[in-house]
Amino acid sequence: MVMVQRSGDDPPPPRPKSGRPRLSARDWADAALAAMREGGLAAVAVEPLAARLGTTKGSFYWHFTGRDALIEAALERWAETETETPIADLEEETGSDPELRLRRLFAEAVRSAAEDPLEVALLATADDPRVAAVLERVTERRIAYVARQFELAGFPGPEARRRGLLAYSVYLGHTQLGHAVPASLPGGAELDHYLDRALDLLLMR
Amino acid sequence: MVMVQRSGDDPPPPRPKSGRPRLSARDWADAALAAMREGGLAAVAVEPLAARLGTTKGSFYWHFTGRDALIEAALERWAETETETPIADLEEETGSDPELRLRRLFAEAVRSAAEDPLEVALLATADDPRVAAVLERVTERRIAYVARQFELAGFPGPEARRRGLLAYSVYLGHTQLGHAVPASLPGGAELDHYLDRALDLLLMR
DNA sequence: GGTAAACCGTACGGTACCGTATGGTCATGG
DNA sequence: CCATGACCATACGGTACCGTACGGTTTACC
Repeated sequence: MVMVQRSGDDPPPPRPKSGRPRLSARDWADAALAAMREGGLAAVAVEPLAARLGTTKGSFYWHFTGRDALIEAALERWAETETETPIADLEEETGSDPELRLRRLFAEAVRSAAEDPLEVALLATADDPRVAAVLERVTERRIAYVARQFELAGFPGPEARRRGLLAYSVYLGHTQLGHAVPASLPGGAELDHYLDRALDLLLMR
Repeated sequence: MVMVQRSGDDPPPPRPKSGRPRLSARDWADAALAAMREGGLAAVAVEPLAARLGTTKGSFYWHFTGRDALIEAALERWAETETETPIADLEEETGSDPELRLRRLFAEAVRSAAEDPLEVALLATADDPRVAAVLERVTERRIAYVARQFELAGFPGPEARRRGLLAYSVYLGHTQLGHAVPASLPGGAELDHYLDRALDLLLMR
């Protein structure tokens, strides 16, 4: 028994042509993210995950050295898909108008955070050093991007950074409110109006 | 054995005049809050708490019916001390200038949240229905208060509510950032400047 | 179609916690 | 001065999870 322990990013393992599907490390990582969405980091437990995947721990400990490795893989996967991809999409669809980009970005961020609790779940576990690390990377990157848009919109460097930070705080706080006390937020058209006014203020000279 | 199960808010139990101190339900509730500060709701575990208090579960199950009762008592205690008291203090020390009150309130809130992680810990556990309930009460109350100050500062009702909500979102997001990614926030004088500018924007006509 | 590697199932022992049971101890007050 | 009720210690059984050991099964490839 040699137990090569697949390293996670080698060529895609062939799917079996028939019979029950075998699982890949990625499947486990995705399941871990799904569990986080619902119950936070604490819900990333090997045995329940195995049950949900219709398999057993035997499979898990083949693909990962332990729970920690799974968590890191899942976080890595999240960081990848949740920062660069949206930014790239945005750059593509909005020509060169930074104010338009800011408004689109804000609307999109608020919307997506409202319907996917994963980000909130991660924020809630910021004590964990692994989560803290990935959160730091992602947050820094996002704030820098937002600040850059303010700069392109004509604000001098330091002021742009402040506005970017403020805008990101609004986003975070709003998301938090939507999750913890949804009744405090307006709904429907009034919500749109509210967010528009917020952007007006953030862009005010 | 009758087991009257003290209800928590009856006359203060007599402290023993000598020997090891006996514990009250309040002591347990405070210990629970301390544990939350450090490890969130999950850290409110009977056995570790007993160890920290230098006693055993026997004591705990005398004062409470179980872990749930302890959590509710602790949350109740938090809600009481963390909303009405600060507001009352504020009313006392700032005459009738709503803008001043807003600036003081904001500064004080940001400062106190930075040095006491309890609020962040609760936000992180908003999925729990008990936490959600108390959070809802406290948040509603606070937003209403802030919105009222904007109204007193001359903003018409709906606009005041929007500003209050926005200000509270900024507060929440800022707190969250300070906890999860402290490096993203400025320090020292620049922080003060930043917060001043934030208030300027929030109060802008 | 047989062999090695990849993959999975099952059984086990360990830990950290919950809650119950039951028998101490210790300070009043009758 | 001892009985009573308040309070605490200890022991126990139960649950949910981690990680290991190891045997069994499937697949790729010659």
